[in-house]
Amino acid sequence: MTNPADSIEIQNVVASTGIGQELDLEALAEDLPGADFNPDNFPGLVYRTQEPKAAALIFRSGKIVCTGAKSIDDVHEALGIIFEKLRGLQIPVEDDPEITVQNIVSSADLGHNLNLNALAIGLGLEDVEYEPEQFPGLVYRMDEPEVVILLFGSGKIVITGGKRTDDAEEAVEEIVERIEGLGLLG
Amino acid sequence: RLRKWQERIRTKDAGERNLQFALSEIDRMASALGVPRSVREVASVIYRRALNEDLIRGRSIEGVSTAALYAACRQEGIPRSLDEVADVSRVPQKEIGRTYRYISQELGLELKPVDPKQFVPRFASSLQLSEEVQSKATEIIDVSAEQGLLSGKSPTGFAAAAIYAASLLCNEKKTQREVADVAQVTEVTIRNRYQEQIEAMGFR
DNA sequence: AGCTTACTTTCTAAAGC
DNA sequence: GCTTTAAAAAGTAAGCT
Repeated sequence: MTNPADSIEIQNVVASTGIGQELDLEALAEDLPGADFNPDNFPGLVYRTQEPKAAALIFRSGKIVCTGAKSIDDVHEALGIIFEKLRGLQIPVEDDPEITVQNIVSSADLGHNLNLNALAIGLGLEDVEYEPEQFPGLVYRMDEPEVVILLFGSGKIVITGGKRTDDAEEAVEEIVERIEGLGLLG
Repeated sequence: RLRKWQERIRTKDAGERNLQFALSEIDRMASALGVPRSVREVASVIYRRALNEDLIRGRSIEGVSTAALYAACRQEGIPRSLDEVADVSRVPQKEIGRTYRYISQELGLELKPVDPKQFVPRFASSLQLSEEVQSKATEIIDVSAEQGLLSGKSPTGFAAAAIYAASLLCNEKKTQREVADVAQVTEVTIRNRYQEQIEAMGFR
């Protein structure tokens, strides 16, 4: 009845870009309200946007990492806000900096409880990490699409490591097929 | 040429010294944990395999030694929890777990998830509980695991709750605190697992 | 006993130690 | 390998009332 693929929700998108201009982060930390810069801890300056909610790591080289956004559109919107803030500070920013999606984290629900012990053996101990003493999720590394899936006893799952929007859907279809093939899905 | 020769000797000596150190550490930790000599030998074999496969690079000798011992206990069916192993190691628990996962993967150990039942004899005897309590606890684990309650749960917490429940059922009551201490889990965990287990057993 | 906060796991880029 | 950022899953833990 309910298709697990329809339950997929993107939870986080990580992307990288660059403005093609070196930056003085000390000065930027002064001019950018709300910026966190602790060079002793980490070389990047942290800047958070409220709408859409995201966090950007801005480096001296001008390269930027954006994380925390709920969609690829939000990544572009958040980075657009940051580019405008920098331009407002008289910092030259390329016209349309290339934005590369590096990782998409999604969640989904298979709709049935899972016997993780049986699943660990069925999927193959060589491709699985399941150490409930350390973490309640079973870690499954899938080859195609190349993603990592965390499976929980509730049937809820997390798909991470993919770069394309389609990866999560393909991964859910593939894992459902494999679990059904083992006779381990409800 | 002479320098190269000396360096080889030095490297060889260092390698042997490191191996000796690793094996003596395995022995020391194994004694502290009270595991049989056979398990120490399995741990030594795992360590030597890791050494031959060049898995020590980028990791501490102590970390690999501890992870090898942890793996050996599991392989021999008398597991120690990561907490227990960390108590006798100078390597933090997090690193032991991470190193175990790595050597386990690289050496293809393919160890099955730890069975909570394997903790029952050791925990129960250190609480001086009878054979009757042990078999009751084992039964509780089997029944509740079969009903799907084990997925994602810590094997030590699961075993601890079953032992607590069995001690009540057999009129040899131990407090949650006493069981929690030997299993190194909190009373909250025992309480939570206990509630699910007695329901699965059809009690309450 | 509960509630809150926080840590465990997975992923990924960035610059530098 | 580490440092930082974000996010979900569920279990465990610690602190406070």
